[in-house]
Amino acid sequence: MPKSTFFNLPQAKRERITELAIEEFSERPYHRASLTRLVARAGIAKGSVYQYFDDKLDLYRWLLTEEVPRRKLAHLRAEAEAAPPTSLRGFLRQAVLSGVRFMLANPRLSQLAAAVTMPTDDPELRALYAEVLAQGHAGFTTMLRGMVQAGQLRDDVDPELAARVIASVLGIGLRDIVLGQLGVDMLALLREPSMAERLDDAALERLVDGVLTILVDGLAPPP
Amino acid sequence: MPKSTFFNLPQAKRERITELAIEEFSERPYHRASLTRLVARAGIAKGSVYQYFDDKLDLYRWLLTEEVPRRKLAHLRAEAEAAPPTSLRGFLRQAVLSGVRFMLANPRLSQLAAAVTMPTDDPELRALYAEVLAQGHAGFTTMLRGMVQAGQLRDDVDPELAARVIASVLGIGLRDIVLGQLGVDMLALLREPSMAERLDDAALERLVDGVLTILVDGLAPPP
DNA sequence: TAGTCATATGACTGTATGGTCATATCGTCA
DNA sequence: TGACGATATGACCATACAGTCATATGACTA
Repeated sequence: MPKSTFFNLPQAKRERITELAIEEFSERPYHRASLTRLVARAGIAKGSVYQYFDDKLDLYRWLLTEEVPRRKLAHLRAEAEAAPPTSLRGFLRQAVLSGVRFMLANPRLSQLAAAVTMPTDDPELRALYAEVLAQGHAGFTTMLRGMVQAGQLRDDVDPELAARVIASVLGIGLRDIVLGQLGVDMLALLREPSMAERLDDAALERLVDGVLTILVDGLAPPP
Repeated sequence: MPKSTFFNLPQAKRERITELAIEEFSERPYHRASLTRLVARAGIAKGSVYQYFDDKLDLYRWLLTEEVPRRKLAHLRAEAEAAPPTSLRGFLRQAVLSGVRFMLANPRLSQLAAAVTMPTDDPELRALYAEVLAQGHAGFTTMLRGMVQAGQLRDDVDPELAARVIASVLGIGLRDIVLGQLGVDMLALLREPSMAERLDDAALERLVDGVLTILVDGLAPPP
C-alpha cells in the first residue's frame, strides 16, 4: 500500500507518476522495470519514490491489485448498461466483447493484468500473482456453476475445468488472436495505441462471433 | 549456433552443461537467468561459456530452436507409434494427450517452450519468440485447413482462428489446468518432478476428455 | 624436447539496479 | 519572524550481471 504521502500529493503529480509507472511496468517484466528510469522520466528524485511507497514491489502491487481492477471495473460497468446476460452465449459474448474492447482501449492495463500468468522464480511475485489469479478463477467458476444449475451449460462438463479453458481463451488466447488480426505484437500496440483502430467494428464482431461459435458450439460440424 | 568447441566437448561434459543450462533458463525469465550462476554450478570458468557460444542469447536460442524441438519430437514420435489420427476428435485427443504427457515428463522443456508466449521488451528476444511462434501456428493452421476440406471441421469456423483458440488452450490453458489439478505451481513442479505422479492415468483421461468435450462439442447442452 | 594449436581460466571492466540517508526545502501556524 | 513537521533531493552504497582478455594448461606433433 502506498504511504499517505502519495495520496497527499497534488492530483496532477500523483496521476503523472501513476501513468508513468503503468507505462514502465507494462512494457517490461517486473524485474526489468526500472525505478531509476521511472523517476528520470517523472522528473522526481529517486528518494521520493520511497516517500510514496515501501519499495518497488509495493508500487507494483498497488498497480496490480488496486489501480488496474479499479479501472477495469469502471470500463465493464460502463459497457454493461444493459441487463446482465442470462444465457451462456450472452454471458460469453459480453465477456469476450468487453475483454477485447478493454484490451484495445487500454493495452497497458491489459498487459499489466496479463503479467500474472507469467511464471516467475521470485517468491514474493509468485505469491502476488497467485492471489490475483485465484480471485479471478473463483469468480469464473461460481458464475459457471450457476449456469449448470440453470441448464445453460452441458451437464457433463466440469465447471472448474470449463472456467480454466475459458480463462485461457479469454486471457492469452484472445490477446494473441486480436494481435494476430492487427498484425502487430503487444509492445507495438502499447507504444502506438492508435493501431487498435485498424480493427473496425465489423471485423471485431466477426472475430468475437468466431470465438463464440467455437466455445459454445464446438469445432465439430453439426450432425 | 554453438561454436565447434562446444560439440568437440566430451559428451558427458557437454550434456552436463546442457542440463544445467536448461535448469537455469527454465526456472527464470531470460534476463534473470544468470551465466555466472550457471558456470558456478557447472564447475567451469565464465570464459568457457564464450568458447562454446557467441553470447548468452546464442546459448538460449540453441536451447529453444534446437534442443527443445529435438527432444519434443522424439517424445511425440515415441507416442505416435499408432497410425496418424484422421478424425478431428482423434487428432485433438492425440495432441492434448501428448501435450500433457510431455509436460508432465519434461516440465523444464515444456516451460522453456512456453516462454515464447511471454511479452518482452527486448527486440532480439521478441524476434526469436515470434519466429518460434509463427512456425507452430503455421503448422496448426495447415492441419486444420486439411480437416475443413475433409469435412471434419464445421465450415463456418475460420481455420486460422480455430488454430489460435486451440493453441491457447493447448499451450497456456492446459498447463494451468494440469497444475490446478496437481495443486502446485510450475516452479514447484520443476523442482520436484515426481509430483507429476500424483496425477494417475484415470485422472489424466478424465481431464483430457473434459477438455476435448469442450473443444469438440462446445459448452452448450445438446439441443 | 621444443613447438604449436585448441581449450580453459578467473580477475577485471563497465554498466545498471534497488535502496539509503544526511541534508535541504516548503508550508503553515504561533 | 521563527520554528516545526512534512516532503523532496541526489550522491552514494552494495550488489549483480554480461562480456573481455591476458595468461595458463594440456594434448599432440615433429
